[in-house]
Parts: sequence; structure tokens; C-alpha cells
Amino acid sequence: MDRRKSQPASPIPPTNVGLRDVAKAAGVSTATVSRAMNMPEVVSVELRERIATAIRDLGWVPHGAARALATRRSGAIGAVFPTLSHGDFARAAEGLQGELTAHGYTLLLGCSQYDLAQEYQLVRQFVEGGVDAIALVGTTHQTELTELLTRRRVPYVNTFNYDPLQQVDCIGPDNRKAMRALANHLIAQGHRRFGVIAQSVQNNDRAAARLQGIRDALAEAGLSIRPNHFTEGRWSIAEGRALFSTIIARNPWPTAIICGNAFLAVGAVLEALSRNIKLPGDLSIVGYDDVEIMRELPVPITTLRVRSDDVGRRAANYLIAALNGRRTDIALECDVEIVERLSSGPPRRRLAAGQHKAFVSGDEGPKRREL
Amino acid sequence: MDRRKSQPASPIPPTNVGLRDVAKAAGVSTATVSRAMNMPEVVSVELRERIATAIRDLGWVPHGAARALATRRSGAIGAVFPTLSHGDFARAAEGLQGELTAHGYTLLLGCSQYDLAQEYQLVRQFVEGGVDAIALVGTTHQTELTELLTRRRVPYVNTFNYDPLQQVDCIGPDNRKAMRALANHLIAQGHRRFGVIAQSVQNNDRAAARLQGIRDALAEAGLSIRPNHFTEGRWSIAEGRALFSTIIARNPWPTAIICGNAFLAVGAVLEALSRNIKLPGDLSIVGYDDVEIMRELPVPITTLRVRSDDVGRRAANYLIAALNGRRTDIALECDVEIVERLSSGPPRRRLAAGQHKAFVSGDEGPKRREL
DNA sequence: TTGTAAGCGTTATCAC
DNA sequence: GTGATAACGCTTACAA
Repeated sequence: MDRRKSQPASPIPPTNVGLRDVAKAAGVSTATVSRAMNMPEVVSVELRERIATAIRDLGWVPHGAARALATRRSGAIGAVFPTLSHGDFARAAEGLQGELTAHGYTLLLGCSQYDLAQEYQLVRQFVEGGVDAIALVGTTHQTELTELLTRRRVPYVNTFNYDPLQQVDCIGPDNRKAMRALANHLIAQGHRRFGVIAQSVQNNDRAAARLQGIRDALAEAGLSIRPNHFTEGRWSIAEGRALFSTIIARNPWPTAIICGNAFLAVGAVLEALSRNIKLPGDLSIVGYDDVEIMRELPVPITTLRVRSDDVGRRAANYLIAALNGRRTDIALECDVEIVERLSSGPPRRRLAAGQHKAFVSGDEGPKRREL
Repeated sequence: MDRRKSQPASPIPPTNVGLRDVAKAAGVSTATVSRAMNMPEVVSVELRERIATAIRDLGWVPHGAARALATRRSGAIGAVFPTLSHGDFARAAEGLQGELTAHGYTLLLGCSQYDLAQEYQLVRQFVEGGVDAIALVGTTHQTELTELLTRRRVPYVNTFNYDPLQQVDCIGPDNRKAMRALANHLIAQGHRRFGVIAQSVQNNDRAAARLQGIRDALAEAGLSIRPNHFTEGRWSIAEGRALFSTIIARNPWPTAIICGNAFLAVGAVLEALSRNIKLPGDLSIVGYDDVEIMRELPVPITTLRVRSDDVGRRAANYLIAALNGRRTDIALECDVEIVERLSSGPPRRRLAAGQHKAFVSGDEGPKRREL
């Protein structure tokens, strides 16, 4: 049972090699070694090579904390996401990390679980850890958080909730505009009764913006969401199913259901399929965010596509630019694209037969809505 | 010798408050402030409170790099995952981060894109950044990597590929054993011809172990995978579909198809459904890893469940224990559970009618395999 | 181009 | 308990 790797104590070479050891070995001063690392072009080729050799021989690895202390730059950039396992945050984190690494920065990552207090704690931990800059999700944070960042002069960006009216920079899609466009699209197709499976607005300004976008579009068309047709969930497919069931339990049905995120939409569609409801003949369902499963389901789902990895990458570049004092020309708003698939279309059954796959289930009699 | 450079009078309040400022304000020495932070019980209550007040008033935030330099501990722990957007790594990362944060550590995260050279680069960057310990995925790494970690005496763990025979500690499931069990389960149900949609073994020892597990089980039963029935992919649903199509294009069909990961399995099942192939009547399909969509599809998918978040948490505790010199009693092997769902069952059509949902597609004539 | 030496902001080892 | 003060390992004027 015991298989701890015992420290091979002795066979290990030098362990505490420092800059001075390298300098000594190369027969130069510590300053020169430092320069050879940070401004090579300023050191003569000969010395550079002698130093390189010494470094290799000694296996020296520079000490980050010491460098950070001296330069007042840690090379670390923090990011706090609500979560990594839902939505597109994992992709954004990957894009962010890739871009940071490409520029020699390192990523400190934290998940707030959609909790503003946790977000603040993480940011504080990062600041103490000495991050040079920070990326946040959304525009709503505890006031202590922004105060801390401002006082310590730590550059930061918000992400995933671009809003032209907002004072502070935020890189990402305009959730409100995007959902408004999607709702308008459905309205243009003739839909008048809308169901909504919203993402919980709790500590989630992106969700709030999306919901507002829907309301905007409906209001402009003189419509509104019946309380009966409004539900709220978080991210699971199971929730999407349950809330979908709730909505269609009331009469009359909406002709279109807008879901606040991808998983809720997947759940709604799967539940519709298992109830033998024809999409989009009987009902249209649309989502937000595009994940692979959405285009692979028996009835692929209409949704809004955001390049989340790009959000991460832009956030990285924004912060790096800020750190270099460069005025950033990075576009804050990220494009959103309506990806139209078979789960939505004009209401009633105006769709030509055979244009969509039908799903037949044996275990429940087909429920039909009243028209 | 006043080393405080006069501040360039700015609108923003104090920015460079340091430990000495706090000390001065509280009328104590820097040593006492430091103690008040790190060993409060050793400082008199009165001073402790005066110090606390001073800290609050000045808004002092300790400087991590300085502390790291003095203590030779950064409080940062690095982790390199192949990716965050496939598999269960996001969950593991979240578990790892949560546990680390709970213990006052901070997480440095990197994605290697399944590339060992990138993995090494990231580890190197982390080591230079001064991480106290590192978590890795898999047991296969560049030799420079382990050399570096050993020389610098940086504790590390491997994850996601426990192997009782391996010399080095690895926290995670025993992929080989798990897949062997799953294959044995299918064999016990009567399957004899197996198709495999393996995950690419390229830089992925977990995938290799899974494949070996399948081969083990088959060999023990005197079986083997026909070259015709063996395919390899990476992670996409689309690939799963394509490879499934490849396999069933050859006769005879296998009676069961084992997929190397969750998404390949989802793709295989969706393709089977769209071809009107009855699961598990005509064919059994199983996967590895349990993601929500697997249990929500019209035909839920049999798979192996691993608590990836737990892998992350255990890795965190393992490293923390190592850093504290505690002998760790953390179990390395993580349990894997076979989750049996409707996508698999005895071969041929021995399943009672109605026990599974049928899927009918209008756009392709049902292809039947030769028996 | 290279060397000298003064910090960078804490912690830790001493005395008191 | 508390206070000087020397590290910690590197960068960076300032000199040479």
C-alpha cells in the first residue's frame, strides 16, 4: 500500500543555485547575468554565451518572487470566473491562458460560484499574491472589490457583458442586444406568444441583460411575457426539461420558447422530443450560446453564437496593453451571430413537411396543445 | 535613510502603503506587525488591535512577492491540464481550485493542449513564478520536466491515471481496470464482437490505459478487436458520429461499441438514432466519463462514472500535505462506477420490447446489419 | 559594455 | 512581548 515516492535525497545536484552562483561561474557580475536575461542585446556575445553555459550547467531557474519584488511586476494575471463547468467559461479561460502564456504572463484562476463575496475574496487573494492585472466576469461586483483594485492601481477588465451605456470597459457580447435580435427574429417570423426559460438573474448581470433584451423586443412589438410562461432555472439540462414541462402544462401554449442558456435549451428540446412535440411545427425553441450538442441533436437548436475563446483572448490583450501603458485599441464588443437551426421557424405548422426530423416515443401518448 | 520616494501627488489616496507604514502608524516595529499577521497569539491584544486599526485605515495589503522572497513560499500551486473544454478537466480544475483556496493557496493554471512540450514550458514558467507545488495530468511527461521538479524539490502529483504498478504517485481512476470491467460486463452479457471508437492515444496515457483495459478483457475471453472495427478519434460528437458510421459500414457489425470518452459515445448514439438503429436491440454503445447529456438523450448512455472534482480535491490535499511535510494518507485510487443505462444490454434482440425508447427517422431508410 | 551597490517589502534571528 | 536588523534573490541606477 505504501508507495510514497521517497525523496532520493542525495543524487540530486545543487538545489539553491542563485544568480550570484551563475555570475561567479561565468566570471561576471550579477548585473551582467541579469542583463543577459532581460536585455540580451546589450551584453556582448561572448559573455552572453559564457553565461548561457553557466546557467545550463548549474540548472539555474530564476526566482520569480525576487524578480517580482525588484521589478514590482509579478507577470501573473488573475481571472475570476463564476464557474468553469457550465457555459462557455472554460473556453474563455483557455483562450485567456493561451494568450497570456504567449506573452510571458501566467494565469491565476479562481471560481466564485456566482457569489460576489467569494469573487471579492479571490480578487483579494490575487492582489496579495501580487497579480499585475485582473479579469472579471460581468460588471457587477462588490464595491470593496473595485475600491481595492483602484487603490492598488491594479488594471482590470470586465468581460461577457458589453453594454454601450456602461461607464467601465467590458469585453464581450452585448447580451441585451443579442437577445433582442433573436426575439425580434422570432417576432418577424410571426410569433406572438413567448415562453421564457430564463437563467437565474441572481448575481448574474449577463442573464439579466438577456432577459431585458427579450422584454425590449417584445415591448417594441407591443407584446409581453405572460407570467404563466415565465420560468427561471440555472444551467442543467434536467432543469430545462422540467421548466419546459411547466410551461406547456398551461394553456394556451406559447408558440416560441426562448431559453437563457445552452443547457436549458437542450433540456427543453429533449423534453419536447420525448413528448412527441414537433419542432418547429408545434413550437419553436431557441437558446443562447452554441455548444456542440446543440447542432447534433435530432433537432438541432437555433441559438446565438459567441466566440468565448475570443473574449478570453481579447481580455488578455487588453490587460497586457494596459500594463504596457499602451492605449488599447481592442474592440470591446464581441459579435454575436444568430445560428438558425431546425428547432425554430414560423409558428403553427407552416413548415414544409419533411424539413425536420420527427421523433416518436412509445411511452407517452402525444400531448397536443390547444390552439 | 528614507527610501520612500515622494509620491507623484495623485488623485488616488495612499497607494504604496507598506508594512513599515503600518508599523509607524501603530507605533510599533515592523516585526510586531508581521507577527500580528502570522502569529497573532504571540502579540498582546492591545497592540494587535492598534495594528488592526492601522491596517484598516491605511488599507494595507501585504506584498506577496516580498513575503514569498522571505519565506521561500509563494502560496501558489500550479496545475497543467491538457484542456479545459473537453472531458472532465474543468470540473477537476474547479475542485482543485476550491480546495486550494480553502487552504489559503492560489491556483496557477495552464493548458497544454495535449502537448508535452507545452506542458513542460508551462511547468517551467510556473517554477520560475515560484509555485510551491504542481499538479499534472497523466504519468507521461518530458524527462526535463520531472528533472526540473526534482532538482528544485518542487512536490508534484500526477492525476487521472492511477496505476498500481506505477512507481510514482498518481491520483485518479485506474483507467485500465475500469475499462476492463466495462468490457467484461459486456462480455458477460453475451457480446463477442466489439467495435471500438478509441480516444487518440497520442500523448494521452489515460486513453492508452483505457484501450489496454478493453484489450485485456477481450484477451481473457479469447477475443480481440477486428482491425475493421477499430477506429480512433479525439473528443467531438461529430467524430463519434463519423467513426460510428465507419464501423457499421463494414460487415458483420460488432454487437457492442466501446467509446473512449463521453463525447465520442454521444456522437455514436446520436448517429445510431438517426439511422434508426435500435439501442440496445441492434447494438450496444457504451462510453467513458459521465456528462449530463448522456443520461438525458432519448437513449441514455451506459458509461463509467468518475468523480473528477474529487480527483482535483484530492490532488490539492495531497500537495498541501506534502508541503507541510505531513505524511499523506490520501487514497490515490478513485473509484469508478459502471452506470448502466439503456444504450447497452445483451446482444441481439433479447431485450423485452418497450424497455427502450425507439427513434424513427424519416430521411433515411433503416440500414440493417447482417447477422 | 560591464561592475558596484542600493534597494524591493517581508520574515526571522537575535537581543532586550 | 517587542524591537533592531540581517537576510531573501534579483533589478537597476550610477559609475567606470
